Amino acid sequence: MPYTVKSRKAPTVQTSAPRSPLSRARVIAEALTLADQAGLDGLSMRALAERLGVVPMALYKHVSNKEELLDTLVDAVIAEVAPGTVDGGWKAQAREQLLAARRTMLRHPWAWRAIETREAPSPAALDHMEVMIATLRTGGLSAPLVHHVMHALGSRLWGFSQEVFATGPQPTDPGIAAQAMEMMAARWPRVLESAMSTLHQQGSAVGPGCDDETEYLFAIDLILDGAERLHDAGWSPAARSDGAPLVTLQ
Amino acid sequence: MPYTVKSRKAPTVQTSAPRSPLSRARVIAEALTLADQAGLDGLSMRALAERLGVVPMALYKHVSNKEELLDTLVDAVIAEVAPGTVDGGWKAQAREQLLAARRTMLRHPWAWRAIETREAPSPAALDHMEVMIATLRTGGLSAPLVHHVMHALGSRLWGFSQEVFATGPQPTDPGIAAQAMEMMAARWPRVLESAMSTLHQQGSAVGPGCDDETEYLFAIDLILDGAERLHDAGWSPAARSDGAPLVTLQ
DNA sequence: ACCTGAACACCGTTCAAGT
DNA sequence: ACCTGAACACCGTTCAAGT
Repeated sequence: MPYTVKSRKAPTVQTSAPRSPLSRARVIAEALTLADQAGLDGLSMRALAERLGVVPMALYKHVSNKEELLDTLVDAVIAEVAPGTVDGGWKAQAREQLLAARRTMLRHPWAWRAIETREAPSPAALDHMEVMIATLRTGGLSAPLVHHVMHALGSRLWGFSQEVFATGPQPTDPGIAAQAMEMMAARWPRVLESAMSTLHQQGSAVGPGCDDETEYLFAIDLILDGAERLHDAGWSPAARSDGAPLVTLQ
Repeated sequence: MPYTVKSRKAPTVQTSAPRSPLSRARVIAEALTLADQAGLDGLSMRALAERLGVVPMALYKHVSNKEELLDTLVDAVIAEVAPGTVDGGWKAQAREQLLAARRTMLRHPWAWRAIETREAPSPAALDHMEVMIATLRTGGLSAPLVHHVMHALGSRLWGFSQEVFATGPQPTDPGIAAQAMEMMAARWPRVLESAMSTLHQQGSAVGPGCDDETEYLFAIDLILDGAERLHDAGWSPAARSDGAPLVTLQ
């Protein structure tokens, strides 16, 4: 028995399989499920070691440090993205690829924070970009236009739109909600109007009737549609002399 | 002398003014300059306390905890955004407001990471949104359209576009760069082509000739232009029954 | 009443000592 | 040769003791 559990807490139930020797693959796999269960903050080297029934230092045999572990996890998550093939031209295909990334990210809600802090694209990330760029080029868009559109897509490439603010729990007491609404109506009337503007007709409750997914799709479509329009109009990269808009055609 | 410096390190030169009593304003101000100098990771309660010549616990008199301190710092930074008034209609005005946010964010490079982790918009954030929404509504855009466009803008509202990957230092050795390029050309040819596509003509070096600012401007313009086009075509929010695109007009 | 030293419960990582 | 206990240099925060 190469490893012994050394923990002050009562030893928990053994993890499924009989104790196999620690390996890089086992470290990565356990880190992934730990992150899925406990979030990125719950993923500490010490917690991970304990789950593997190992002293923290043992991890450093298989992973050079925590940053490298995160690099590997991000690569693994992006590699999960599995877009289908759809009819409807390059825009529909690009849309499917973006939605496939979103499906993956919904399975690993912690991943966006890890992705954001990476310093270089992993192989799986480059693969994903390669497919996306190829799709846009297939539509006939020029390389510079594609380059800009990729930047405009930003984090949506990886399946998440950088939410303006993490939407916390809303007040359930209608009295409090009404009071908050009055305050907002007085000081930020436009914000309130905008937030309320997509309420579903049949909805009785307060709160936006517009889910994250609708916003995600709208942003994708706005950008892809804008790209198509520029391409159709024969857009090419302009020398940036003044502060003139970059996409408006004169 | 109400506070005494208690530090194992040799006491450093006194900060400018003679020791004034600790106050919330002084804590906030010092936290801001510490973040500007040392980044978000350098901003710890302990480091902040030492700069103020105070024991860490003294901070908790003026700030309830670190999260509340970060809330306050984010509010202060967003409050710095000072857009000018420009001619050229609502799109030009919106553009100026976005660029003003960007100017502020370039002064406080740590801020984006703090903003991203906030759970609710601060008063200054709501003020900024209010002004932005009002500008878009002035252009005649409907409330639901504005709502979607705000989401499409995402983090650009706060002056940063979620960069795909933090661009680390590039290899300076031309041999290494060439070798890396060959590898990329073999495995990710489209990515390489896209990255190279905006190279300036006169540039002899490798690396994109396209700065962050150009990408930022392009994304803004793509989104604002798309919004104007939808508005001109009489766009209104569609019932989302199937998976059809949300912005394409039939 | 006000302030603070020591402590608690954590981090990631190093390194010498043990088997 | 392999593994690990103890330690280092940090965190944010609590709390009882000191003035």
